[in-house]
Amino acid sequence: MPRFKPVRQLRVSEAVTEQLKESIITGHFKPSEKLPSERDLSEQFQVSRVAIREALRKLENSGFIIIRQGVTGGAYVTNLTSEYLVSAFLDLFLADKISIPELRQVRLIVEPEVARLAALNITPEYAQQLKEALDAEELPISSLSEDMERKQKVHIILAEMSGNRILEALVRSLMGLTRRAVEAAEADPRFMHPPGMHRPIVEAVFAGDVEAAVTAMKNHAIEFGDTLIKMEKTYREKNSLSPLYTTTKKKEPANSIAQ
Amino acid sequence: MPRFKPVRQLRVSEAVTEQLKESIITGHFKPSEKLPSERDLSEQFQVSRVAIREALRKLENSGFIIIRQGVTGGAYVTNLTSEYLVSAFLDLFLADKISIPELRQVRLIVEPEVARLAALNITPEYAQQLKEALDAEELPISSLSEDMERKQKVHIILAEMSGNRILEALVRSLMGLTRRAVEAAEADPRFMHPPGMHRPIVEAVFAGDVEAAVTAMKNHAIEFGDTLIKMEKTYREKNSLSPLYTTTKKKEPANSIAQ
DNA sequence: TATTTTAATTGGTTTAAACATTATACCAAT
DNA sequence: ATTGGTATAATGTTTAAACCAATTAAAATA
Repeated sequence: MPRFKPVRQLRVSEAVTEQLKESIITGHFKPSEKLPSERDLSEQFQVSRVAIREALRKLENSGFIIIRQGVTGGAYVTNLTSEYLVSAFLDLFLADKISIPELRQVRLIVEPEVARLAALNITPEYAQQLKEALDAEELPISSLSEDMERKQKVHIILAEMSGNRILEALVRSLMGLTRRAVEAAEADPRFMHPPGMHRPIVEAVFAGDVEAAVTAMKNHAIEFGDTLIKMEKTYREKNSLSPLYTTTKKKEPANSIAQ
Repeated sequence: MPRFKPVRQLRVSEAVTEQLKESIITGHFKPSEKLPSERDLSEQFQVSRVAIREALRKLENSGFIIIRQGVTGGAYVTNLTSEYLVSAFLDLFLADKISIPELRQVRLIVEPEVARLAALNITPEYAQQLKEALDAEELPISSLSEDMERKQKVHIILAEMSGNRILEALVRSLMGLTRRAVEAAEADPRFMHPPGMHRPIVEAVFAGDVEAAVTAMKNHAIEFGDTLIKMEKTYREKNSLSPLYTTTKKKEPANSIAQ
């Protein structure tokens, strides 16, 4: 007995989205190129302009295009980044579907392996970037979020050095989650993450010492992860029954590893 | 000199999205509950119905609501899942921003740790689920995609067993990517992944033998990852200069680990 | 009672018009 | 030569109204 699937008629705008997305993916429109105007597309597809707008909006929301207004306005094809992946992770966090202890655990799994790969891939250019990132951690800041960003730069560079774009996207997401968590707890990154915590990692990576890089990153993930958990606890105590976002009980990972 | 940020006026629909999203996240509207109708929201927000539709569309596209038509229709709040995270990963793959060798490498990093956690969390219920999933791999199929789904079930259960929802979301994404890659290559999962490949993993997990579970999963990730790479190579040769999606050269990870 | 038809509600789509934003061109003032 | 102001045109943004499509519950009919 074959299984029949539910049938759903696509919305007009969805059919338009599919075609436009296909033309982008197959390279007919390349990054930086501009799609035809709404009015043109409306004629070409023989649908209303509203349907075109919905289609373009969906492509915008998933990162394939950016839309600008004005005389040179229109929908421009992007070089797709992991930005929207980060957003998807953030939404899960906001909806209380993932928690800080889970975040800590995943960082502890992933980031030491990233450091391993980075140590294998050290180049003068990357070394320079890491050095600059370390130095930037010490600079005066104009905002807490800027401090936070600076303190995540080393992680991002290491992820780029891993040469694996999935890992890079994942690390960016983990950094975004971390940033969001710290903001939500109204914590001060200057105290939670003093400058220099990354130095042992970076030195091991500079030396191409793979195992030292793994160990240093593991230690950092444990230490800073513990700080994040304490931060959340403090926030809860200060705000009575209020967790970071909702009244749902946060999920605690079943086990801790590598301690 | 303080840094000034670019100023961008929110679209009307974006402001509406924010408010609606906030009311969902804070629990004012709970999963399964229905938001007011478009016409009602249009009045409450004092904006046009088109703006409301755009706002609702964005919430739909990120998974917070589903929209139905009809007398009991409207926008219903969902229990957010990682489905849209999977889509975000898939888009990166479609846009040629991540590749099969990268996928292989990440699976090799992540899945053995998932198996480790699963082995620590074995329960009779999970054992039953794993047993059923193993048996289901042997059943006759009605489509290749069904076969593919069945063969990923063990991975999904192990991810659930890990007790870490980020890992679960990540494994679902990796499975989605794998599935998509196999489809794109028009390969037959029955030959690439014979039934029973998961047996050593499951047995180790049943026995609560953590290290054996890690090793078995690592071996599986290497073996099947190699199969995926061969699959892609075969597809390329058969389709001349055509990679899976575009003419852009696929990125090869810089290093392999744990071999 | 079971089935069919009708009515109502909600979203989906179209059309048209007006408004807002933006880049460019041109001109005036310094 | 540089800066500021204005006009124009192109594109997106927003609104309103009308109509269509899908769905379900209620009413009517067999």
